[in-house]
Amino acid sequence: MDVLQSIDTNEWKRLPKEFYLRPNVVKITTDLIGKILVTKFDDKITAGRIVEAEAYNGPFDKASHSYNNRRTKRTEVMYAEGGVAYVYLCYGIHQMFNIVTNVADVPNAILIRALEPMIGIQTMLERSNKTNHAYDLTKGPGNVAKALGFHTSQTGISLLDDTMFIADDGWKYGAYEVIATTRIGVDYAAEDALLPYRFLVKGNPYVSGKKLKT
DNA sequence: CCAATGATTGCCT
DNA sequence: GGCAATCATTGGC
Repeated sequence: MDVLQSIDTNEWKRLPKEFYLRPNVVKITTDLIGKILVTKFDDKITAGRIVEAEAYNGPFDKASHSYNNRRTKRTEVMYAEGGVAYVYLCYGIHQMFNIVTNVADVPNAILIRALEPMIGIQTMLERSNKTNHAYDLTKGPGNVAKALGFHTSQTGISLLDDTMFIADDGWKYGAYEVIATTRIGVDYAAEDALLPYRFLVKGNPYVSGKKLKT
């Protein structure tokens, strides 16, 4: 039973374009913790509160696909004006959903790593080929994208679109609930692997990195 | 053209 | 803890 089904999504304010155009991708990442990621694909709404995300500071960040302004067919979308999706395939298996930020030609992005499901859990389960709601439903970037229905073909779509956007319902985590750590899986980035660009809600069971059941 | 590999996950021992 | 899956992208030749 979806106990949160009575949520009134009309109370949610869609984040405006200016939110994404700001210059500091790390600040934007912290602001995204507690916001709600929403998709409406195939007439099915799914939504979850963002509880973990990582900043990728484009040109100056060895962990970023756009380090040193590297420009390829795949990274081209990172150079778009902020507020669009960057979805890419990782390990040939997993879709990774990112948010492009900053003004045009400054290739910053934010990887969404974990959500707390709020709406459409049944749809998330079907997309994920799972039968029971466990914390791993939206734990880790690959699982987030799978549950919300993201695909690489959606790269470049605006986050002010009706099919995918981020909303603010007024919820805010306390200052001491959100902590910064180093990012996951970026050991190749030398000294930049040590940057505290991963933000998460301390103790939230959907945050990646620990194996929990039920 | 072609070999190497990854912003990961889940299954196996 | 170890490691296989699986393929688009990347960069070197």
